[in-house]
Amino acid sequence: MTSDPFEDPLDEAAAAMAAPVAEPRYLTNLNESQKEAVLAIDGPVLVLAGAGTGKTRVLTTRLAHILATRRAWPGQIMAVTFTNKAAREMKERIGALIGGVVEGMQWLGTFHSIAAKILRRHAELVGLKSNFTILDDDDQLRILKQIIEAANIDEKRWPARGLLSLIDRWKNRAQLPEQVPAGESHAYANGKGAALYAQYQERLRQLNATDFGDLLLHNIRIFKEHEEILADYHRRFLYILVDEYQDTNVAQYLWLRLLASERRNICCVGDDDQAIYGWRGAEVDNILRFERDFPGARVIRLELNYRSTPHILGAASGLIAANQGRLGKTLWTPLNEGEKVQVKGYWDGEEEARAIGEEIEAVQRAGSALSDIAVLVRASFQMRAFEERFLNLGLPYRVVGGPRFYERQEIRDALAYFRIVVQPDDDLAFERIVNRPKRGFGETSQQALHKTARRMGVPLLRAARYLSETEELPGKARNALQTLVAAIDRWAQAKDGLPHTELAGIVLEESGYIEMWQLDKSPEAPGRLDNLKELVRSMEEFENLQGFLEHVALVMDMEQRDTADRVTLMTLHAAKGLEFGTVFLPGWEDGLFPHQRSLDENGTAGLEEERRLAYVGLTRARRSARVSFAANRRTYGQWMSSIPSRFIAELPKEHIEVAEMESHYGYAADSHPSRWDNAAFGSTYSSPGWQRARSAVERGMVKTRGPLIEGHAELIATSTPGASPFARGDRVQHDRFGRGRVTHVEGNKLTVEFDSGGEKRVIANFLKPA
DNA sequence: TTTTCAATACTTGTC
DNA sequence: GTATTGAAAA
Repeated sequence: MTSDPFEDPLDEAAAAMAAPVAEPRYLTNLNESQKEAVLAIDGPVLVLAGAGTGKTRVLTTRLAHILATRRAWPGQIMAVTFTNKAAREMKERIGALIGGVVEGMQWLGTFHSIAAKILRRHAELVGLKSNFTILDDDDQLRILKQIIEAANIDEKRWPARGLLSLIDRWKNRAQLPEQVPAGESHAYANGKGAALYAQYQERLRQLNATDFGDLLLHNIRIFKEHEEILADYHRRFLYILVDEYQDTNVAQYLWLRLLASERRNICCVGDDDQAIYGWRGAEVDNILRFERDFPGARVIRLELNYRSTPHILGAASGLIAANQGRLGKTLWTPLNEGEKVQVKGYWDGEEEARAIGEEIEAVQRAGSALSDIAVLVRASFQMRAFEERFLNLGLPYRVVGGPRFYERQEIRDALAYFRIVVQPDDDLAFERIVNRPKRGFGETSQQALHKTARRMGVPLLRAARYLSETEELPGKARNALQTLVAAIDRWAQAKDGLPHTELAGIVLEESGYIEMWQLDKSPEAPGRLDNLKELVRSMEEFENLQGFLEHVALVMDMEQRDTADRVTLMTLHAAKGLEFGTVFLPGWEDGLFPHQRSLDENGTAGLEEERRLAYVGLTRARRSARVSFAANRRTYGQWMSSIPSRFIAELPKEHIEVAEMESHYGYAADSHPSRWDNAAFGSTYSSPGWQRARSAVERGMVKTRGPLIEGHAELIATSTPGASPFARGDRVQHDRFGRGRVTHVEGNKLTVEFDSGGEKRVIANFLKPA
């Protein structure tokens, strides 16, 4: 390999730099293993970086070190991250390290942005033009719907969403249509899955488009089929760095392996204990097999944690130890003992939110900044209770996550307008805007337009131009089309003569799109107008429309730093990589966390991923972690009683402090927390809470998740979830369909044969006895 | 074309 | 309980 320092002319300088007496300043702040990870420049290296062990610091210092020792120019290093945020941060931190802006780090970015850059250079090799569009999932869905409809498949029974997620999964695993296992193809429309996938791919090619998965897959194909191109990248990339390696999927792994195969100067940083994206296609296996794939790889463990107190670390380590198949790390910290992890039980979700609100105020009074406090939930619906509470208390908070700017309807519409101006062949964009705002160009007319386009074999805009000049359409539709086509032509012509922000404004104005929202009296309309303004404003940073559109496709975030002092409310997933002085971890109840669905769908693997999520949550805390659970929770309008999460039982006793509640509903330390009995919940069955729960169960208002209350099974039996009050043969009355007879009962779903003719599946709630 | 209503879903969510 | 979605009714 080329790692011999004397073969590369650049390394002469490196040798000179490596010799100096004093080590460079950027190394002095590192501990031994960090230093080792920074200095092990040549050959494959896997850095197992436990939570809070300075992973990003190692990564950035390593990069700075390569640059400072002149082993490579900025353009010869590839540094891959998963998110734009991570890429941005890395750029900033390197800049801070070596001083000044990082010029020329053109290969520092997300997997997808780097792959897109490579693909643009060689697009023609996979049948695309270099100006291909990158579709968002809205576009993907629309294409799939068309394909499904054309294939005469009932979209009711086989939703396009389902196919999309299958295709996504296949692409994550780098499976082309012909490689899809027959069994999986069967997961959609009786085995048509793979065929539809093939059609979808063909359609993408026609549209000169890719989806995110394709960016990687096309790269892989090009590398495999064109040795000389791959060799060129081998020559270019002297060093490869990968962040969050435990999150890579198969496609990303293959891509990396191809690029690293020659020089083998690849350094992957990750933590198998923080792999929480299995559901998104990540393969923890990639990190577990690193040494097999790169024989002779150095594995460096970062185990010195600077973030959390020993109790927090002890609790987290004890918890994660329950997982099988770990690479294994022993985190330790030089910090002082600190407080134990607090565990508290509450009566219900509201009480939990109320108490946490108060605790936050107390923590604040004790001198903590609100911005150093976070509430981390498993599922976003849990946020509501906290928002309500915080609003009530006047406690400033911010929610991280939620709908992304570029995913909002009005933004997508506006972008479609811009796309059609820049790219007249963009059928998806045209389709999206042709009748938005309403131009009286309805479904029927659009069908006709599509048919014409297909018949003529031209893009929609072309077909529209043709139809606007002939008599084939009714006058109204024709006029609408005429106006629109003329407008698009006008904008396209003005494109080069005007600053693009101005053009954007004109397009939105003249198309009537702005007006559409101005006339809209729904409460969200003003916000949408603001978003549009913000969109146009954000375009200023770009040179032209094309540049902006590329940015939007690949950089789907618009984060503005928030300097206000507020509590952070977010999901556990969103919290990865962050840290806070005080962290609240509410909702640790079996079924919610670990989430039932995760257990149902992925069994032990699902449970272990949930456990890693719990581990991530705990390790976000520097000084104080506070776990809580509620005995009752309203889910989907239905009260559910629940038991404390099994994860609570897995926390080592010596690191936790179980708080007694002032009311009777506290949680007793020495009972196993999986039972709802005297010991676990206050004094007696006669406590007001128990009475409440009991009567609720009897009234059928409460559904329990299982036989939680031993010896009280009969209580539960009377409230079998989803039971139907009707039996086969019963006469029933439906508001809409009239009278009929029940022919089939399936839980609360009934099949009814109506007197008016026809069988329908109806939910029992919509029926009355007749 | 617009409004209304039945039906459904409902974990996490980058690019 | 509630948000969203799609089809039927107006």
